[in-house]
Amino acid sequence: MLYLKKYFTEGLIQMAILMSLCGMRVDVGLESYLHPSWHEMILGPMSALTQTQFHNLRNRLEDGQGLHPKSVDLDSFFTTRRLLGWVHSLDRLQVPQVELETWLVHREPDPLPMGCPNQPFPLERAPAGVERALAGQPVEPTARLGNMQEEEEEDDKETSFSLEECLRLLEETLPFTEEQQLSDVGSREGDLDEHPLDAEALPSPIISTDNLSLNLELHWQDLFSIMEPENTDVDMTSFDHTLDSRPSGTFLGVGSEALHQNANNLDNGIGEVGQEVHLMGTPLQHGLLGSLGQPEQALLPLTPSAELDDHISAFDTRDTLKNSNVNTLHSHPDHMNLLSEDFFRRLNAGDNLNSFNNNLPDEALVDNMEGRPYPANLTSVFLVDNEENIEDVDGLHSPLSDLIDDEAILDDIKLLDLVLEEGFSTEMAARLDAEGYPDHEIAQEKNGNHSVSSMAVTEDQSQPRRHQQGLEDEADSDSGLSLDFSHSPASPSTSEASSYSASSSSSSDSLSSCASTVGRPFSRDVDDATEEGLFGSEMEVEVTIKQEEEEVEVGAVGGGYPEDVKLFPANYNNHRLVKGFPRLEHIDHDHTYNHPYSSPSLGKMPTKHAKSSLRDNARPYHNARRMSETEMWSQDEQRARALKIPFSNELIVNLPVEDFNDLLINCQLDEDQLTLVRDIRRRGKNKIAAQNCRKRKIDVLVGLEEDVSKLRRQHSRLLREKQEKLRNLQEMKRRLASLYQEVFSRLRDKNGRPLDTTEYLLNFGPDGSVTVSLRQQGALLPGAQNSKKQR
DNA sequence: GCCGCATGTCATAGG
DNA sequence: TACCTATGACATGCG
Repeated sequence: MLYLKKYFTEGLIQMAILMSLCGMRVDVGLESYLHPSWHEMILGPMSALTQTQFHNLRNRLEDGQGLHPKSVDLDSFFTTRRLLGWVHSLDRLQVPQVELETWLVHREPDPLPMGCPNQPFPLERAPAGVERALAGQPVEPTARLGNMQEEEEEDDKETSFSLEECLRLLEETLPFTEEQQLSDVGSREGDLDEHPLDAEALPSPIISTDNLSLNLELHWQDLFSIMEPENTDVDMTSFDHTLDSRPSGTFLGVGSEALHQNANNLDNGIGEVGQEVHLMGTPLQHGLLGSLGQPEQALLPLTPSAELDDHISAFDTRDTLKNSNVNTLHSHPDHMNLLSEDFFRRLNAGDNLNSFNNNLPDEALVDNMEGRPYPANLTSVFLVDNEENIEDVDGLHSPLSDLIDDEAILDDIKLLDLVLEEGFSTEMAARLDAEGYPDHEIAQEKNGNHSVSSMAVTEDQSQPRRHQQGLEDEADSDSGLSLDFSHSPASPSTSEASSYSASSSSSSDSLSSCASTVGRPFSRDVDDATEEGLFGSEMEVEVTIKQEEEEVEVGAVGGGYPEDVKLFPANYNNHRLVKGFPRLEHIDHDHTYNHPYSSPSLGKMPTKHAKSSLRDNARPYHNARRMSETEMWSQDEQRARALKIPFSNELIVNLPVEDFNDLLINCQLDEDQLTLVRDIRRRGKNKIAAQNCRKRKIDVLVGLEEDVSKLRRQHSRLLREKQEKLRNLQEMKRRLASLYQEVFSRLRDKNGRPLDTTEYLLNFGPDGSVTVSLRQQGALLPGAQNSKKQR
């Protein structure tokens, strides 16, 4: 009996110790049952240890007096404090989050002394239901926690825990590892149900009942329903501002922010905080949950003890690891020493920070984006996104990008726009519009050769599509290829034939009016060109004409050049304008009949043939100054002007032979003039022919290259097919050999023995029959007839 | 000065 | 036979 009583008594004592360890006040009056010596022996002089919170890190009292945390006088001390807190709480009525903020402000400047082992106020200020629930909870410490408590008791021989130790203990206790954090990348929100903080993953809570959870959840909901409309400001501005304005408020701020995170994740936050608090200890549990769970509780004078601060620190460290609020932590390096080295290292490591970034809540990201220093990986993330967006363009080369990248096209567009805007849109366009020129007439006039305008009309009538191409084409067609008159270089004959055949009467008219034409063979061109407008190269040449005219003073027959050169913008003489515009650039090298005043070099004696042809009529120009090619006249033009040829070179070149002959006859030219005119015609046609020839040659080369590429592709394809056929053939041979072997293996001689493959062979008949014969004799075995197989 | 390219020109063959 | 076209070859200018 005594044994049982002793056993029961000791069991009660042990239970009281455990309850005390859990933060519950245990007043079982052991003193009345125990002899003082026993009491001393059982509880020892360190009996206060039973009520010492192992998570109490700084056992110092507020007033600074050296009250030992294990002293039994602490009970009365905290009772007094609790009562004072009640009194102080009566004069305040504040919004919870404001209270939180005030709490932070008041705490930091002068950290309260530590060591409130059994600080009861959070518990007592907790809701009654919670308190009852807590008070009535069966104490079910897990083995792990028990071990931890034992360790803590051992460690508590020292006066306090360092935060590092607490963190270390936290990390050892929690199964929440970095890997698990990393595994949470991409699931920062809403996945906390699967978070390692789940009940399965956490150590079993000391106190865990459904009622408690329900009450806590209700309190959380009440809290968040109040805080929700304002929590954003509180969390993101007030807390940050508070933290920034103070040197050492990090963990409170972080903790608050972490609480906010939990507030945003209500469903998960309850479990997390609750379990976390359970793990960390009762004061924190009740302090946080009690105050946060009930708004009015937050009005309590949450005397910010260092104990609570440390709880929050530990809590926040844990939660910070979860939420990876790197920014806030990083903004307060003074408190970095409160973190474990591992965490610190990860915090400063770029690659690890990436994982933190991945875990960053949205608020933190926003915070980072507002200018706070954020990890480089965050930047890299954005950069990657941008690069991917760009890379998308580069990776998949879109036709549009190709088009945009084509500088030549852009230059062409720019130059074309410039030509249209500056060259034609202003003065000439207005002028032509005032003169009532229809579009096709404008296009004709841009050819700059009025003497052939009638034929040009015919040409345009025969090819109306050319007009539909707009002024650009007309301007381009007015290039120095002299194809503007003879049409496409690819089919000069056809175009010429069509135009000239259809315009024979027109040409006849022009011929009939030879007298008048002769009167101004070139000057009229000039006049027409200058008065009615030229484009691009013609304008450029026009200026050159005027300069040449002043210097050489060699006028055409009856020619008089108007001095309205300034009709055209000066930049039309700008050589750079033409650069990058192949068709206009080509004009620079065009020396001949393409336009009335194309300009080969005067001193240029092209070939021996040219020299021979020029010996009679081009010598006067030999003394002319050497000019740039853009300033030069066509040699034949020069010669024609020298010999007073009354036709334009275009007319000479492009007229049908009949009309040309009539022209020569009607104009009564002398021998030199006839020779020159014929040479001009010959060279002009040959020039066009040469251009066409070269174009064809290029086309042929391009076609050959394409053919080569096509043949190479075909060759590669044939090689692949050949290899595939060979592989198939090998496979067929292999299968045939296997089949042969299989068939042969099933054959037996008359004695029932397998046939020797070296002596016999199979013969496959055309009808599908298979016979066995001797290799040497080739005769059928008598007995083998039976083994004849029909395939 | 050399080189490549573009162009003009001549000679010539062929239609 | 005259004319035209195509083309090779050459010369020249330019970048």
